[in-house]
Amino acid sequence: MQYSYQRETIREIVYSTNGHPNANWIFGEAKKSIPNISLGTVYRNLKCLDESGELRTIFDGTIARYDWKTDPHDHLKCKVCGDLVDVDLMDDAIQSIVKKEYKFEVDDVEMTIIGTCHKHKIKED
Amino acid sequence: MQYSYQRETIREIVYSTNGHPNANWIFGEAKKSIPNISLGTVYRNLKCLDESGELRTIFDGTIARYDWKTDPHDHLKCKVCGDLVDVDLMDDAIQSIVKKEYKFEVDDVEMTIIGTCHKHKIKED
DNA sequence: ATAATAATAGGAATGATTACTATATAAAAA
DNA sequence: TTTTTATATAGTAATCATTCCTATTATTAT
Repeated sequence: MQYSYQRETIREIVYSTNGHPNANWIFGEAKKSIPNISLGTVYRNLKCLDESGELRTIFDGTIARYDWKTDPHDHLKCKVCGDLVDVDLMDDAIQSIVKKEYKFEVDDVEMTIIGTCHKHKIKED
Repeated sequence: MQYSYQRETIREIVYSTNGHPNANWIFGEAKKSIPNISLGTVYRNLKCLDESGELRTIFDGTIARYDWKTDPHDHLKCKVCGDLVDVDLMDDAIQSIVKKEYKFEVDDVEMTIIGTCHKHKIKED
C-alpha cells in the first residue's frame, strides 16, 4: 500500500479521540486540514486501516464507528445519552466454551451491553 | 394497537424460521400471501413487534435482522458461510461486573462472536 | 350503519456506504 | 532527474437499507 497524506491524516484523527467517531465526523475533522478531501476517500482509507489492523470497526446499531483500540474489548452503550464506553468483559471461560462446545474458531467478539449509565440513575435503593 | 392482517402475517413469517431474516426477505415472503404489501409496512410492523416484545432485532454488521427468540442469547457468526447461529453464553458473572463496577443498568446484551464454524475447518491438530 | 381512529400501499426522501472515472500523486525504472 | 507504471484522489453518481409522507382503506367504537 502506497503512502498517502489523506490516509495518514485520517489515521491521526481516529487516534486522537476516544469518542468512537463515525465516518462523517472523521470527514468533518479531515476537512479542517484537507478542505477538499472527499467522503469516499475517508471510507476507503478507514476500510484499509481496518484491514491492516491499525483500527477497528465497531457497529453501533446500523452504523459503523471507528476505534483506535484494536485489542479485543467490549462496549457499554447508554440508551439515554448514546455514550459508548470501553470495557473489558469477555472472559476466557466464554472463549473456551465456544471453542470446545461449538468447534468454532474465534476471530473477534463484538459485545455491546445496552442499558442506562450511572449518570441517569433516577434513584438507588 | 389495532389489529392488522399484514402485521399478523409478518409475525408468522418471522416465527416460522430460525434463519435470522432481514426485512427484505420477510417482504418477499409476505408478498406470497399479500401481493401488494409494501416494504414500509414490513418495516413499520417489525418495529412495533419489536417494541411489543414479540420479536427481537439483531444487528449483523450494518443491517438489521429479526429473531423470534426474545430471550437473551448470543450469536456465532461464521465469516465463511455467513451463518448466524444462536448460542447462550452471556453469564451472570459478566452481568454482575457491569452492575457493580460500572453502575450500569443492563437492558440487553448484543454479543456476536465472529469466526469460522466447524464446517470449514481445514485441519485439526 | 356511521363516525372516529389507526394502518396501508405506493412512492418519494434520507442517510450511510460503495462504485466510477478522469486527474493527480507516489514509487520504481531508466 | 526524467519517464514510466501503479495506485490514490476528488467529485459525483449509484446503491442499499430504512424512514417519511399522503391519500385511501380497514378496523374498532358508537
